[in-house]
This record gives sequence, C-alpha cells and structure tokens, in this order.
Amino acid sequence: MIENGASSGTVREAADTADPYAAVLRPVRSGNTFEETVEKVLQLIRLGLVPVGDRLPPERELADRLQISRVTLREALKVLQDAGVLEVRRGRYGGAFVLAPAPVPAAASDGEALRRRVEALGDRLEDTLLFRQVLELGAAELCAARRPTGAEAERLRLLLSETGAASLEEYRRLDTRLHLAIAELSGSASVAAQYAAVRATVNDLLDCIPLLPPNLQHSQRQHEELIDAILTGDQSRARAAMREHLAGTAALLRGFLS
Amino acid sequence: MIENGASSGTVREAADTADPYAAVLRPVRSGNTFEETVEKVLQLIRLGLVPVGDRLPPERELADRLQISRVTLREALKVLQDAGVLEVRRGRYGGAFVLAPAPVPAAASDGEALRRRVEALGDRLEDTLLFRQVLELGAAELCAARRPTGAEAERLRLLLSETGAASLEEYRRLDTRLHLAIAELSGSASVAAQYAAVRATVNDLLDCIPLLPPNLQHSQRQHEELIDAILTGDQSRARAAMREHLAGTAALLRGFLS
DNA sequence: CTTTAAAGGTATGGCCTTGTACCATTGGAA
DNA sequence: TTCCAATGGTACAAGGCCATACCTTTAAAG
Repeated sequence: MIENGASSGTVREAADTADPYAAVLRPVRSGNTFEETVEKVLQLIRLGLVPVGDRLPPERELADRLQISRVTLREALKVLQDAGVLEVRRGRYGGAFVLAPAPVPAAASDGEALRRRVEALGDRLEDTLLFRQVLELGAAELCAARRPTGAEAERLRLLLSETGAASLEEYRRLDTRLHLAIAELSGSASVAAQYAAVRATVNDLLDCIPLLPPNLQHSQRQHEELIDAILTGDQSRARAAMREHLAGTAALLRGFLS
Repeated sequence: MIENGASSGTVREAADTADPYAAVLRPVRSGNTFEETVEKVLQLIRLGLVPVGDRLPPERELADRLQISRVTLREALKVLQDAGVLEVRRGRYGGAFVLAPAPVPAAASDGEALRRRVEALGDRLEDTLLFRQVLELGAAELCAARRPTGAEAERLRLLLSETGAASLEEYRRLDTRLHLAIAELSGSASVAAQYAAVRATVNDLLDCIPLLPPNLQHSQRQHEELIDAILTGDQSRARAAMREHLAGTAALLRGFLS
C-alpha cells in the first residue's frame, strides 16, 4: 500500500510535520488575467514609474509587453478609469493619464488606514517584509560585487542626488526609483522583478504614514553611505548600510501599528 | 507636449538609458494555464518531493491546490503520461505514479546535455544562479535569526543525517529537501516558493553532470557547518557557510561548461 | 485649412478554461 | 462474495481571453 508522504524507497522521510508540497502547490495564477493586469498597472503607479500627470505607454505597447490581448488590457484600464485613477483621452497625443497617486488617498495620516491595509494583507505582512529584506540585501551585495562604473555609476549618483533634493511629496517616488535601480544593477532580472512587486506592496503601506523631514534626512544619509559602498565595491558595507536603512522603515511601520 | 520618460514635474528624470518599466512590464502569465501546470507538476518531481515510484496527490486535490479546473490539470497529466514521466492507474489506490526522474534522463553525463539545457535557458542562466544565491543566502540568514528549536530543529537535524547517509542516487533529492526546509524555516512563504521554482531549474542542470563521492563528502561537511550555524543562531556564519556551499556548485557547473 | 499619424473605441469568431454532474474501475473491508 | 469509497474518465454548457480587422478622434505638421 502506497501513501503520500511515506516513501516507498529506502529512506525514511523526515519533515512530515509540515506540508511537503507547500512551496510548489500554490495557485498557478492569482486571479484572472484581468485582475493581474490591474495589479500590474497599479504597480507602475505605486512605484512612481509613471508620475502623476504623466501617461501610461499606449495600449498596444502595454498589451504587447504584458503579453495579453488589448481587449483584456482595456478592461483593466476601464476599471482604473472608473475608480478615478486614470483619465483616458482619445486622439493623437492622447492616452491614459495618471490622476491620483493611489486608489485610496488616505487623507488622514493616522494609523487607521495603515491598519486596514495590513489587515487586507493578513498573514502576508511578515512575509512581505522578510522577502523585501532578502531581496534588498542580496541586491545591494550583488550590485557592490559588480562595482558599477561609467554610465551605471553615473546613473546611481544622479538618482542619489535627485533623491536628496526631493521634496516631501516626491521623496517616496524617487526613493523607490533609487532602490529599484540597485535591484536592476544586481544583474538579475528576477531580483528586479520580484523587488518591484514587493515594493509596490510596501509603498501601499508607507503611503498611510506621514513622512517627516528628520526621517527624510536620516534616510538620505543612509543612501549616501549605501551608494558609496556600492561604488567602491564594498559588499559587506553595502549590505550593512542597506540593513540599517531597512531597519528604519520597519521600525517606522511597527511604531504606527502599536 | 507630454512624452513618456520625460516628467512633467519639477525633477529631471535620471536613468533614461535603461527601460524604466522593465521590472514591471513582464508577461502577466508565462504561457497558458495548461503549460504552467505542466511546469508545476514537473517541479514536484524535479525537486524530489514526489520520489520515483510514488504517486502524486489525487487529481481533485491537485486541481484544488493549484486553483485550476480538473479538466486543465488532466490535460497536463496526459502530456506527462504520454512523455513517459507518469503512469496513471485507475480505481481506488490508483493515481499518477512517477516513472522517470526527469523528462530527459540524459544518459550520458558529458557536457553535451548540459550545454543544450543552458542554451534553452539562454540569457536566464546568470539570472537563475544569481537569484538562487540571493534567496539561499537570505534564507540561511533568516533561518539562523529565528534560531529553530524543538520540532523545527529536529527536522533540520533529521534531514541533515538523512542527506549524509544518502546514496549517490538519492543525494540530489535529499539535498534539495534540506535546502527547501531551510527556505521554509526562513519564515517567508515567498522565499520558499521562489526558491522551489529556481531550484527546480538548477536541478535540471545538475542532473546533467555526474555526482562524485568526493563532491558529496565535501558538500556534506558544508551542510554540517551550515546547520550548526543555524541552530546556534549565528547569522553571519550561516551566510558564510551557505556562500561557500553555493560556490562549490557554481564552480562545478562552470567546469562542465568550459 | 487640409492632411496625417498616433492614439483610443468597437465588433466578430474561435479557442481556452471552468464548474458541474455523472460514469467506470479498482482493491480493501465487511 | 458483496459492498463501498477513493480514484480516474467523460460530457456539456457558460464565460473568459485572444487575434484580427476596422472605425473614430485628435492635434501637430504642412
């Protein structure tokens, strides 16, 4: 008689306590194509890749890059339009323009909105923060290992100075860009893609809490240390700087949750 | 006039050299549901979660956990059956039994099969290895930070001793289980899931090269160091041990590619 | 003022995927 | 021997998603 979890082979199986298939047997797709597409477009906005007032790439290009039909993409855009996130204009030089930075602006900066979003995340809050940490620390180290030079180094320096000169409103967006650039310069597209996804979630949480000038200055000093470590190829220092930087964010979030 | 990449805001945009949307605008789904399902089932097999001779979970359970219809799941199983990977038996205590360890057994252990698979991976080889490194180093560190005790520690010890006692044929499968357990004990389901996916790809490559007893012994000593570091809660030692362990694998692969 | 290119808007037919219900087979249990 | 429950096998209708082709609108260019 053969049963799942009990091998017919020569070795007694360990780890029967935990579900042995848990890491593989997860939903093949999270919702239908339409829902996933909405998420992707929201990611572009939440990451600040398309600033408020700018427009998304044309429908045909978006559909092509997301590998979906234009029909499905348009359904997703329609929802975002109805939600007041996008304004769609026809004709040449038309397109889908970003109106609101987030579907729920969360006017009041009390912990209420944050708590609601954390509840929506459920058990995935811890997962999100840990996964983010793994990706950011790894990206910082890989990036330092590659020791960017020339145009790549220049790009990092420029992003750093732009972030440093940013206003409170722009800071989150430019901070995201800087971190995403580091993830891209890690040399692994998977690291960059996963980071983009998890950071969109994190931004959604961070948008619920106020950003104070002291936090901003402190954060920027850490950015400078981080970029310096990366450009000098100091992997462990890059990792340490990133770790400290992340600790600040995590502390901020926990503070507003208690 | 408004253009993509040139902000209408107050800040000049950096990083226009690289595609700014690259990390987000990737295919929403990699192929149709059916193809992705085939991949998932192959993952179960390639990771050794379902050993040769054992059977997969019942169709209804698989379909339920993968969140797909039984019809689609059956199409995937049909393909694997025709490919000789599965043998499906009807009736009570029937099911889909694993026949071959991989779709292409790659009888000869020369570098030919490896080179073919690397070509199939294309540009994604470097991405795969880097992503794996980020996940494994992060998982080892997080796992050590949690400092598993009780049943969790016992599970790690058991997997370690089983891996140490494994024959050449079983080694890869048990090694995979040990690493996957560490990823699960990181506390992040995302880390575990992503690791499972990337490790299935890596196993596909490793199955092309011969495993020699010296490699095995060396690997096992590193496992012992790694588990010891984790159980004593020494994060940096766990990370260092994992790094050394991975370097061995990477060197092995590169050796066979040159 | 006319033209034109780039963008969004619409329609159709076909394949993929699903949910549901029911049938067929098998080996152990009573 | 009979029964039964677990498992794979089949059928059908509804909805989702897609490729393709074509229409409409708009503002810059000429």
